[in-house]
Amino acid sequence: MRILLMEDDANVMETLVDYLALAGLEVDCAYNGKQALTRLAEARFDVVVADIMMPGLDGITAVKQMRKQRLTSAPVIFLTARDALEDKTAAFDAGGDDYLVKPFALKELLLRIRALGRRGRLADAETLQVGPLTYRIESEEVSCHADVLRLTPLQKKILFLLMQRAPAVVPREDVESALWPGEDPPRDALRSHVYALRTALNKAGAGAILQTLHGKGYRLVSG
Amino acid sequence: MRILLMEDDANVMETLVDYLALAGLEVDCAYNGKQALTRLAEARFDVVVADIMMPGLDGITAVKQMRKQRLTSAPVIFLTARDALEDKTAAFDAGGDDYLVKPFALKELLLRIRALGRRGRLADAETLQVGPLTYRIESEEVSCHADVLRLTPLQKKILFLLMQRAPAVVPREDVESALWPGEDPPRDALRSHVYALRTALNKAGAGAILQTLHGKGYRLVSG
DNA sequence: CACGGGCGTGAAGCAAATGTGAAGACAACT
DNA sequence: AGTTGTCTTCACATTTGCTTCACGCCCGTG
Repeated sequence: MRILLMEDDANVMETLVDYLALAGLEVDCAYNGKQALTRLAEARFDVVVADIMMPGLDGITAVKQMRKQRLTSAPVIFLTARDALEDKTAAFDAGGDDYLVKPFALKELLLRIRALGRRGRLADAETLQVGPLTYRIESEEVSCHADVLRLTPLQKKILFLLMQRAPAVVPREDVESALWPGEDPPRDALRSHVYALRTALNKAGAGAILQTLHGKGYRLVSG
Repeated sequence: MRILLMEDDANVMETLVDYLALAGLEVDCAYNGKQALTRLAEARFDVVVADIMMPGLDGITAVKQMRKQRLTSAPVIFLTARDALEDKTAAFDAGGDDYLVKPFALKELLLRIRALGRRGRLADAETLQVGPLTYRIESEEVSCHADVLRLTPLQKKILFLLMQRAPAVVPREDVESALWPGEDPPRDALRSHVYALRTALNKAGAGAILQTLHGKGYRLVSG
């Protein structure tokens, strides 16, 4: 199970990482909200653990942004030093799924991570399915009907994004910021990649599944 | 949102039911584990709240049974008087999703119920319905009867506004300020777009559903 | 009833977004 | 050095969708 930790305090971070890693979780670190958003755009996580008080982009704002940009649908556990009910309200409003007040038992964090991670995987399986397409997340393999498609890394990433959010329209800006996090996206690159991806899908017999919505973005349609 | 409460103490039960019902939740009661399993077999619930200490079939055992028999995949929140970590472990092992130690703030229970319920309903596709028209908000797809309509972005936006407020009359100024926020609306553009939209709706067999009220605005009529 | 403004209708023009394909840049590997 | 795979850029064609305009009808008001 893959966890993203947002925590500015290096000591706390080390404690958490050690404990969770020992428990067999794959842990990734972000020392502020901005880093977290970048990591989320790059990789997939099962659970996000976010400290609320952080310099720069705080935990609540970061999670709100994360939900807005739909970087992930993974459940979020907030950590904070304050036990005020208003804080909890804000946390849940931001799209949080759980809330832990410091100091807490490390084991309790682990229990809650496992509970949420378990739930998350009931919903989104290890494989994404849209129409004739299957994306095996672990092996990063894409197949259409039965044939395995041969795609470049960027093409896979684009397809992954679209499949995750199908049949919703994914704005071009979202795709760009996922492919080139923190940078200016190359001028016409995305167009070419989508073109190549569409050609590949067509050749594999997936038909006109990848649609463009003029001025809006892209999407996959199942039927 | 439908909640199932398992709680043996009648006083506590009453407090919980009152508070949650006041918050707009539909609440159903079970005074022991056996009753709960019966209710679960009869109806669908979004969240289950279970007291651990109950005579007869206790909360943990009941939830284990519930999962085993696959009566529901709804998330479970456990309530207990003991803050022991072993209890929490047992609760999460049984397939629980959250854990609250008595005494707790009623509002906190509400927050956690809402957070878990929300997660379950992420999948639901939100749609608007007016007469034969269906607007799928996620995919931005509009269909009439069964056919998907091919509309331009502006046409969709107009239709969305009208469907949201149907069957009310939407003033032309409202539509314009929604389409061109902060700008002077183009002279005759809206007329043309409404015309095109109406033509499209007609061709799709929706009939004269889009009405103009001279000098007032537009509206959709369902019949 | 006449008159003016709002509205329906359809065509045409235009700017921006996208499709398309080839060629260059660059790094990793042989 | 050559090969291969991948990403990026560029130029051109095409499509899309928004706006404008002209004309005539209909509605409400005087």
